[in-house]
Amino acid sequence: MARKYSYKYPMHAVTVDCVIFGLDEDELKVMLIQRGEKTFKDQWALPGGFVDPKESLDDAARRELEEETGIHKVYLEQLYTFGAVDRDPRERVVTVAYYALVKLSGQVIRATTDAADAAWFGVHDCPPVAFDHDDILTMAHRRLQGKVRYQPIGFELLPVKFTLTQLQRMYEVILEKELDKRNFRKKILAMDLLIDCNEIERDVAHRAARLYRFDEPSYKRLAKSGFNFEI
Amino acid sequence: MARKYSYKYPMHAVTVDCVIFGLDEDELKVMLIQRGEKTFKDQWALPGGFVDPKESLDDAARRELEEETGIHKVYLEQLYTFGAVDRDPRERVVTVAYYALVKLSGQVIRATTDAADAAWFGVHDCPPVAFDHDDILTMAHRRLQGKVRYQPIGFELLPVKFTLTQLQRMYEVILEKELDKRNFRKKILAMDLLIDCNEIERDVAHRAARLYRFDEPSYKRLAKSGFNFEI
DNA sequence: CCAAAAGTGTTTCACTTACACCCATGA
DNA sequence: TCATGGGTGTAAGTGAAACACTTTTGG
Repeated sequence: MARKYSYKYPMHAVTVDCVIFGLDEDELKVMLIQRGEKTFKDQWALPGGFVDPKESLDDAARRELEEETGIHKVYLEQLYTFGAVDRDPRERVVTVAYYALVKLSGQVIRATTDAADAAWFGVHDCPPVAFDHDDILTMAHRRLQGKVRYQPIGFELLPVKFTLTQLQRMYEVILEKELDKRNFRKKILAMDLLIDCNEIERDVAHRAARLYRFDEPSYKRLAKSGFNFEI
Repeated sequence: MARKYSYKYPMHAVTVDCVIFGLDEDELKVMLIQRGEKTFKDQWALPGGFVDPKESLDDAARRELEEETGIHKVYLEQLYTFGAVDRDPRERVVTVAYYALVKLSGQVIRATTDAADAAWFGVHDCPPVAFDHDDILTMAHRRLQGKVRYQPIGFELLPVKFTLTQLQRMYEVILEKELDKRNFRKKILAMDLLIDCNEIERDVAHRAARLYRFDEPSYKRLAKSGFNFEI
């Protein structure tokens, strides 16, 4: 590999890697891609790639997400930057990790460009992954579990209109513990953050549930005046 | 500035910057250095510098901290990575920001190498700072306010032995709100995380308070079995 | 003996938890 | 009519918040 230090400063390869979470009924999933490039070829890994000097880190993460999986317009947040010297066997690469929350319903997942394949895996059921991606996955999962309790980001995993049972399931799946139905409903409805759509779900073989949607403007207003969301 | 892309990938300058918090009786302070280098010369800025390809990001942060301020062996945690394209007017520089908590008592602060001067400023009383360091300062302050409530990191700002009043003041200063003395003492003592040193403070013109220290091993044990610290 | 901060309990209120049955719907 | 999940209220317990006076010490 060609190398020449023609810079005033030491220079680094910088990548972004994304942990993409999706909720599949009652399992939390992450998307992995099968690498097409020769290093770690055919191994599963997080989607990601090199940052271009002309784009911000956030832009790079969104671009890679779209390029490698077709996913776009999702909740995306920086997770942590991994900079161990030998985390990439080829050379020193610093990676800025992100995590994304996607609504599984209505996302078309495709494997493109560098990726030979893309697939969803249960968070506790991932194949071995390349580089230090296992550390990234673990940290992302922990961050999600922590953040979901005091920020209403969980809605990003659900369809726009959802039932209270779906909402509760989402929390149960992420937090990995059961919640009491009556207490959950009392609490979430008391927050005044859900709008009753005055619609019911369709095509279910039992009493159809009411549909709600998250009232984001209302949340922002409340948050400003000191309201604390908490599950 | 010389430039030549002799790499397989686009390469980036990567720096680390540190927000150093200290507690000065009843004000939360941050340390800034006056830049000696020509870009933003004489302006105040966060201590920091370029990452060497042969060191991890954490190592780089500790090295810069020591080199520029003489501070070492402190609590240090990665904050966020700032990667806007034009955050450095010279060229694209990605910076990994850290924050540190230091015990003001017993730290010798010096200005060395690249820094012309180093000084403490109240968090709400900082001079204009170079680059996007104001954003970094703001985020660090918010992170500290958030984290101090559910992780016992505040002790890093106090001497090893401290009084309950000092401890309470620390939380009041960071959280910027008053706490009730009796409730605070009840709560913190009930956690069983403080060891009574069986000593009292010296040279005070009033009744001397008992000294305590933080029982870290005990905290780690409790944390493992699901205990949740919370102020 | 005065100034200054240390130290100490109780009551009230709000919130969390535990818990079980009837209802609506489609098959 | 049965199976399936939807939807609802109350009582007990726990933890948070409010609140004021006495004690100790040095000057």
